[in-house]
Amino acid sequence: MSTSHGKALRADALRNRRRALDAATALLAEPGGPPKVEAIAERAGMGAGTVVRAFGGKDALMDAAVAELLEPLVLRGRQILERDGGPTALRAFLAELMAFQAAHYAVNDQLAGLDLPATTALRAELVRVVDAMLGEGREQGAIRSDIDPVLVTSLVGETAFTIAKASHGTPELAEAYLEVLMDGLRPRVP
Amino acid sequence: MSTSHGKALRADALRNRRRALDAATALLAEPGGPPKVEAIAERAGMGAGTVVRAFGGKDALMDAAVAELLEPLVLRGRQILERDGGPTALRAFLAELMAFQAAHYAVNDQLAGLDLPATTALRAELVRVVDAMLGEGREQGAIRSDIDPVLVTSLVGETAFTIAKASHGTPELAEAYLEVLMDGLRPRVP
Amino acid sequence: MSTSHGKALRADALRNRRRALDAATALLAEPGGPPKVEAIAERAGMGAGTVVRAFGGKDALMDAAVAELLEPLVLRGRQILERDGGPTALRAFLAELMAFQAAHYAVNDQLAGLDLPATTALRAELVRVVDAMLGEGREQGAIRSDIDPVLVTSLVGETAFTIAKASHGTPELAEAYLEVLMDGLRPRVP
Amino acid sequence: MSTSHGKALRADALRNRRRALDAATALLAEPGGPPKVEAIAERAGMGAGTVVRAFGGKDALMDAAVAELLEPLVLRGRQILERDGGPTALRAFLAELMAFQAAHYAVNDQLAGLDLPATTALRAELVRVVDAMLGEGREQGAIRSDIDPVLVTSLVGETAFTIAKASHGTPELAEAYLEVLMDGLRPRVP
DNA sequence: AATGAATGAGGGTTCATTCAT
DNA sequence: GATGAATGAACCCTCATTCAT
Repeated sequence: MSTSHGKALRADALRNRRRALDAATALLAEPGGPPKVEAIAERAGMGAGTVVRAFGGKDALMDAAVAELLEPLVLRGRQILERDGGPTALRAFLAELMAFQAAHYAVNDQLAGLDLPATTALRAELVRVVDAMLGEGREQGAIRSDIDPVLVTSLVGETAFTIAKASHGTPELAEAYLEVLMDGLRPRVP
Repeated sequence: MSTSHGKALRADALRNRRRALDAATALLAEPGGPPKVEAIAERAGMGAGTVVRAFGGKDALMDAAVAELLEPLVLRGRQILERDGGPTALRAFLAELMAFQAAHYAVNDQLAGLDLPATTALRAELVRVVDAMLGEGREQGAIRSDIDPVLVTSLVGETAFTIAKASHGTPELAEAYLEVLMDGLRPRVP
Repeated sequence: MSTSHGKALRADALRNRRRALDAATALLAEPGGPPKVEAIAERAGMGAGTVVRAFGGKDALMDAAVAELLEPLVLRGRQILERDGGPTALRAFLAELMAFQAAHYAVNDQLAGLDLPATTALRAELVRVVDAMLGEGREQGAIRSDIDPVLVTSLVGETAFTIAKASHGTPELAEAYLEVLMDGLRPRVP
Repeated sequence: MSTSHGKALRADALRNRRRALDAATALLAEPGGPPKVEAIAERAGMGAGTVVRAFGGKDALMDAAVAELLEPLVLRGRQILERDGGPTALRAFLAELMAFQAAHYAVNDQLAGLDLPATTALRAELVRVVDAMLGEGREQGAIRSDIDPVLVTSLVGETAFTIAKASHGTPELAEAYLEVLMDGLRPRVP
């Protein structure tokens, strides 16, 4: 007789969590530094106390919001890797990373110095995906090996978010950067 | 016409400005987010009110501090350009830019979203210097021309500060990044 | 005339009241200040709203909870008075009062400044019981009469709750206090 | 030429500290639970932030306020002990303790569970003074020795504050209590 | 003119109560 | 009727700025 869910009671709670998350990510995409709790609450159409209680503190909310943004990115990275393989995937994925970053105004800068476990974990995942792409590329001779592979991975992975910052709203710049980066990653001709 | 007394006071004021600036730049080089006015004042050995009054607000102080950091960088860029010319200068200068950024903990992030006219002007100066380096490089055929030169300049100039962020404290990473960037900027082999 | 359905609902409501009261008294016996409504609700295995609704506010719940703790104490006092009579009863009863207080962590302190009618009434009852004990004692010449009887009653009654506080967890101290108090209450030898 | 103080600059700061302290102790003497920071600030005629900054947090302010109340009490205790010696001093001092407590509405209860180092230290001082009084009394045979002296000291010292609670505004009750306590502390007649 | 204490708006958080489910 | 999430006022605290000394 009982549904398999047993969660009917939390329907509105989940909806509000969602709305708070959406509001947070939306504000994260705008200039003006870390969004205030009250601003998030207002945009979400709810009280300030609600967003705090729903996540247990502003930091946790931020973590959840960024994690929600990052998760599909990781999945997308794996998809692209499987579909295209190696260096082709790398280029496509980096383009998406940059587009993401461009769409979310300085997400990382705003959260510098905070303790965001989910975000940290997902960024590590991103690094792993990029590492896999670079690994395949090196095996195929498409990615240079004269620089410590670990460094290259770190470089691409760690800077993937910050490099896009400069290409704010100008896709051509991101494209140019990508072009330069990919060429720079090719093996040097002797 | 000016009394020696009035001059003495001016001298004091100037010395205070200087000490406040030194304190601000010193704190800008440390982790912990934007320095508080009181912290700057303490390090400068003066009252908090003096710091604010000397610059007319914290933002103006920050602007002055960053400008002071950037100014020698611009001069240095011009020097290097004259000395080495073109692409050689570019590489050397980018290395210095990164080292500077590494030495001044996330200066840009701390000041994101603020109105800093002097800083903005100096960053434009930096772009012009880089542009000159790239221009010479293109004329010599050492820098690729298949990407809009304006874009490349913007790319290098705008990202010069952010790219170093990821390589914090690991010079090898900065070096690797530089290597990749310079190779990516070379004309494509057909 | 009453439907069994209606009765069933009443039974539920009563059972909820009971569980809420039990939870409240249990938490009143623990350190940590006045228990939060949500803590009471959780321990009672019900929603926070139910707890409030069942009593019409937290204060009323607290009043009911303390009253429930005090009521058996009053009955016990009457029992002891009937059984032992006068001063013997007094000593035995005071010991129980202290034990009660020790078992219910600072009940009074937690509720200072609240409006608790039932509690107030029961405390008056306690005073009356103690008064009766003292009265018998005075008639028997076992309790001093050189101090205004009303004062002595008030003294013993009002302090019965607070004196035990200092002896928290150290029965010897409570015992010592009781010894001193009883001796002090004896008629002075001339 | 310079004054021996060198503190002229802080004249107003000290005055405000004093006013905040006075406001705090005044509110501590009134019913209504722990005073709110804003209430203290308003009564002291200053902003809320000022009282916090002046003491580094509400707890510290409370500690300072209570300590200020307690300090003269300790000194007074030592005076009385020197002047009267032993049990006479005890009675006089306890009377003052009770009067103090009566004048400062439930000071202790309001602060239960807080970390108040200065207060704690001063309370220990009070215990030591009382201990000295009891010790002399026991040597003179004026204070009973059939109860562990440590217990008696603890009893008197620890309860000195709480016992006065019941005598709110009624000196006769405090007097009656004192009478009973002193008699109870006498050696038992065999 | 410098000082550093006072200010006070604004921040995140808590919690008794209310209300949609 | 019970639920527990939403509410929102109230709390303590921070910090750039102001102002009496």
